[in-house]
Amino acid sequence: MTIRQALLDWYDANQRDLPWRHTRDPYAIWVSEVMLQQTRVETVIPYWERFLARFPTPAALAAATEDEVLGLWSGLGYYRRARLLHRGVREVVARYGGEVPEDRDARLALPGVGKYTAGAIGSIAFDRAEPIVDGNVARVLSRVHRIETPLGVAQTEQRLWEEAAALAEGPRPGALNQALMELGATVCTPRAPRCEACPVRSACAGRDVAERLPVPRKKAAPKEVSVAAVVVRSGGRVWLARGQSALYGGLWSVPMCEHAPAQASLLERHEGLPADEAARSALAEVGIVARLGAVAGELEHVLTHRRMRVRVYRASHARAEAHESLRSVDPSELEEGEIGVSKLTRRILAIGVS
DNA sequence: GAACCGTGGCA
DNA sequence: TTGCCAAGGTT
Repeated sequence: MTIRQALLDWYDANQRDLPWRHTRDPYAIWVSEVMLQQTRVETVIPYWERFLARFPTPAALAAATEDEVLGLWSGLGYYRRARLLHRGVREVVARYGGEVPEDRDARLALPGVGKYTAGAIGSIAFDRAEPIVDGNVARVLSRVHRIETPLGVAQTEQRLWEEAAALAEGPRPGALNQALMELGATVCTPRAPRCEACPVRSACAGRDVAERLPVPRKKAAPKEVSVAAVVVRSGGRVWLARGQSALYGGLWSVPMCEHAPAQASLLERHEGLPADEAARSALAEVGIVARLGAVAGELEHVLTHRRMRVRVYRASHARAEAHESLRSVDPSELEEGEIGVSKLTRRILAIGVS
């Protein structure tokens, strides 16, 4: 029995019942693959179901506004994924009549579609022999072939894609690719792998050292950032501005501005603004005139590359004019998933509105 | 290549 | 508490 056949047999008997495994619609699979980027299966499932119910076809998604798309994506994170998916699907509608292209290069040229996503759509939806290497596949193949060079370096990546390509060749490439990922997710796990339950253990060169493979790449330490946020209330409503930065771009947020951390302002003199000046600056930036009030509280929000300390101010007596990037909302509207806001904004509002 | 982009679960 | 890291892509 070949490794390939052992993986297919194991997958047929052990795969989880996931909602996107009930369709071969390349658009639906595309959506699932984008949502699953760096995100756990259990988190994605309800988002995927809501998204497909609201936008069942490429044409439906293409006709939606970015605000609607981000509203359904709200809370899922990595919001640029949603904007790129939206653009990509619009391109499919405009250039390919709404049919996801079977040609791999055409798929790769779509915004937000890299080697992994292109291969996932190609193999799963079109049953083409295209390889994929995600975190699961990298771990499985690193162990099976006992690859000791670190992830992320060119030599390692090239080897992984070569091995994945060799496996993809043959019958049922979509099932084979999903078998590799499923094995990585449920058996060949990062810690405490269940080698005794592995269908390819007899062929695994790394089974005795599995837990120290793959060798991880070096990671940058999270950057500490201090932020002032202002909850501006008027008449039971709260003012939100549309973010334009890379972080939370396109989402609605309370006015925010980075300020100098407490220690740094002492050590490095006047590097950056004091918190209350940052809060006033945040209001001015979005065109809100208001009276800055007291600090309502503080919170810490941790991202992969940042550790944000947020000081939440209140402000009152607001004078502002709504436009495309400034609006007031009733806090109850935020519970319906209709407005694109981050978890951070929700946490800030929980402190500032009460 | 390295840095950047969110959130949540787990040991 | 802290660090790891999960079906990656872009710049």
